[in-house]
Amino acid sequence: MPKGIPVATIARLPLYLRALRLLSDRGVKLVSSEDLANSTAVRSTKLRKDLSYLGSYGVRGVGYEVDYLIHQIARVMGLTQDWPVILIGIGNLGQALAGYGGFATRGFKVRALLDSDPMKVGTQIGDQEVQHINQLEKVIGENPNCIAVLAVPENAAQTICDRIVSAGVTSILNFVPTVLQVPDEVEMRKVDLSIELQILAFYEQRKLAQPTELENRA
Amino acid sequence: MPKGIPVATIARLPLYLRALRLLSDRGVKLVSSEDLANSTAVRSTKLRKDLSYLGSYGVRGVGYEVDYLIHQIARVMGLTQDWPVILIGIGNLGQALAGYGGFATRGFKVRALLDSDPMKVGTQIGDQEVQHINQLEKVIGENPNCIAVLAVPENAAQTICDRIVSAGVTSILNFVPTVLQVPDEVEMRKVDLSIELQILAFYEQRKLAQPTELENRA
DNA sequence: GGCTGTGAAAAAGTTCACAGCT
DNA sequence: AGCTGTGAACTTTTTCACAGCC
Repeated sequence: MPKGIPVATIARLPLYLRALRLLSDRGVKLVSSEDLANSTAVRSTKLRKDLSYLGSYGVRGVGYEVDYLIHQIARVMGLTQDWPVILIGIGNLGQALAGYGGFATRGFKVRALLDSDPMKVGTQIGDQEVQHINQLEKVIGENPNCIAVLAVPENAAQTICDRIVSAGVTSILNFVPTVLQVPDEVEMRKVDLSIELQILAFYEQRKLAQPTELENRA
Repeated sequence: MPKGIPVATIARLPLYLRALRLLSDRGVKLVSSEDLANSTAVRSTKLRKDLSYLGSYGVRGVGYEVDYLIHQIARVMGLTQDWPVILIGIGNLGQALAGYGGFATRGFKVRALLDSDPMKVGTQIGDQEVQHINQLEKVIGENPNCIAVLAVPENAAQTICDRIVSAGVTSILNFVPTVLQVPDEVEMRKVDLSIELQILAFYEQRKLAQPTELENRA
């Protein structure tokens, strides 16, 4: 039980959590692995295996109690508290992120918006005012254990990244299409639209190349 | 050689491609797996294994010819032609995507912007005018083998998705934080900010829980 | 000597098959 | 009977170790 939860499982738990909250909002009290799996595009056996790493929270012959399972997943994921989020780079994407519902999800709170452009500093976005990037270290100091979201221009990215890390941040969500160097103890996740498109292009091309055999695994 | 390339490899090839193009732009002609690996945050042995699935394009004792390797990876990924991209949902995120450099990357061409809001229809974003969503089937018909990028509100997502699929699209990049049901032959990739944040929260929490042992694998 | 290419070993992740509760 | 929990089998991915070529 105190054995580490596989990273693949960790990546799927938020998916289950969302589906469970939807069920809970609809007043559903109990769910089977089969039904939950169907709403998360995962096989029921994989779902059960995943949940088994957290403990034995289901009831055989019955299913899982929705609210209890929500609580357990949230606890394991560290979502029983709110995490401060600092958004760096308020360009097109940064502005969209600042207003994006994803951050409003239970568990996260945007604490600061930072940009280097004097024209943007002072602008109000949502309930936050854009601050100058020279406030970076101060803001990070005021928000221990914050998650930094990087949406700055490519050429500034490594410099800003180094400053974030020096200031003590150990979790970064990187939207910059560059591989940024960080020490091992820093967890960095990368979102790269261009890469996702390229992966889709590969599969699209493959479909065109072999138009007949749709499901060969050879 | 005509054996399938592992999906894990496919997901990394675009990363190598970007690094290689940077080298090429700087006039570098030759690169070793060690150096290329360093700029992509991948181990050199993994990089070589990945490249070996494409064929033997390196020279022992020397390294890989940058431009030749670019060509080979682009060919395998299907990036020697331009893929049409259709962007559906021009909210905050959609607007950011429309202007985002990622789409301008060699290999993709935004062919249409669609939204249901009459206020947005007719607006100019970049070199494209926003069209009404009722043009969806027509636009898809005019752009065979296009990639659809979905950034519509959650409640409209499944309906729009069904229409896209009926119209013949088989590659979708989904920014909507919902699991959308699609037939098996449709390739769907999902980008979900909230899930990425939750994964970071897990690791951040774990660091707080065990502050001393930074690298235990137990 | 230096660097690629690749079988073989190890690790991680998924699926199967069924035991175990209710 | 119904549905969870899980060892075991299988598949995929990563890493290792070193042969092969320049």
